[in-house]
Amino acid sequence: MPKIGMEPIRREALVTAAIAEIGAAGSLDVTVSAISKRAGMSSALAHHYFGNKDQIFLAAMRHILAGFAVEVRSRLSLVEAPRDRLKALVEASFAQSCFDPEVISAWLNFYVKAHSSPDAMRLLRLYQRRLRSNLIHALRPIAREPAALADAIAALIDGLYIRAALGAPISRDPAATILAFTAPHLEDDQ
Amino acid sequence: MPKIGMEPIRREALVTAAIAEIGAAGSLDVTVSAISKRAGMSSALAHHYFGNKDQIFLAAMRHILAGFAVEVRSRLSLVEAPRDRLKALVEASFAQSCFDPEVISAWLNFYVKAHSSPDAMRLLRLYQRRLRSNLIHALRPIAREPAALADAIAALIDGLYIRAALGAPISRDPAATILAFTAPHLEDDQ
DNA sequence: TTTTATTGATTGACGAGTCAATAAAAAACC
DNA sequence: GGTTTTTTATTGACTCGTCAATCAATAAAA
Repeated sequence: MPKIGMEPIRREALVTAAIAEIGAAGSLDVTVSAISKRAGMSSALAHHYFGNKDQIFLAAMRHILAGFAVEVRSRLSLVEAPRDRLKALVEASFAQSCFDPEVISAWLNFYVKAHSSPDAMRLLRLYQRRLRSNLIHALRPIAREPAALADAIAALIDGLYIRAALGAPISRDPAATILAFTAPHLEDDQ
Repeated sequence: MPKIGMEPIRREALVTAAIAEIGAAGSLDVTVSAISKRAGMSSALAHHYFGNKDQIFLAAMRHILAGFAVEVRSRLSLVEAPRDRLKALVEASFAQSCFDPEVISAWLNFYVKAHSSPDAMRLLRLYQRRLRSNLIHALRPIAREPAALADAIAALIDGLYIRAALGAPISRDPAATILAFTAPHLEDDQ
């Protein structure tokens, strides 16, 4: 049966299976066997391609981060004005693709994982820096203290993420909430 | 050596040891042995008093929650005016006792734990409801939409908590940050 | 015949929870 | 008061699962 060129397919399958499994378990307490089974292969094969469990987690995290980056870029490319860029950024954080309960749960778990894994921490910092930089860039023309405001918005995003991850009654439209909360701190017209 | 009345002392020691251990590990991946050792007793004794590991975690969570409740009550008791009450609530969330890295880390881990443990979830909801109710009560006289604003503030608190837990460069004074961003949404004078 | 794909079976470690045994305080009994 | 019994405290040793990681074996491309 060995068809060649299976590696990328297997890796992809394992990564999505890992995210699904983490989402279902609500924690990183998932076995390589469970992931592999969901991905339709033996655990030995998973080890063959990834080496160890942590590498699977890292790859899953990268996958989520990459998905988010795509979401952000695609939305940013459509607008120009600072306020629109801000709106795009906030909305991207709660886009369908990122707001999927499974992904949110995985994300939250990665947050915790980052505490004990330097590699995970590096990835997280990457995301944080990118978001912060994007926010500041959008805010610079319309806010008195772009950096401080960006930090607050980022915290707000993270906070709403947690609530979503916890299955709390989510406010109808988190992005709108954030923007409303931010509005008074913006200057200028349009 | 068996001195009587050891149970409460042992429980207390185990709970604080558990928090310390969780903080050090950055995850709930801590062994009962490690906790017991830190608390100065055998793991068998820990099992004797708590039954199983989850009960230790729950007790630790209750301990943290109780500490927070004390902090809140003591601060609230000193003030009267709505704005002061709001300030007290936000500041309590970042009080020394709650802002201790060890405690924050534990808290974050409990957040995740709540995903898979109904008991942990119940405790978390308790905290959330209390905070929300306190915030709304303080905001009602001075905000147009107390509930919505309370949710935003709660999310902001959680978000800043995460950053603290991740060891991110914490803004000098998170409470002040939150209050500054809340101010424009308040009405009335004093 | 070398490389890639694939897995069942196995190893080895670790860790939660149990148990039987020890010891000292306290309570009950004479 | 002294002896027996019960309760509380405590642990080392052990059981039993689980699971990450390895390996040897099979098979089909190249």
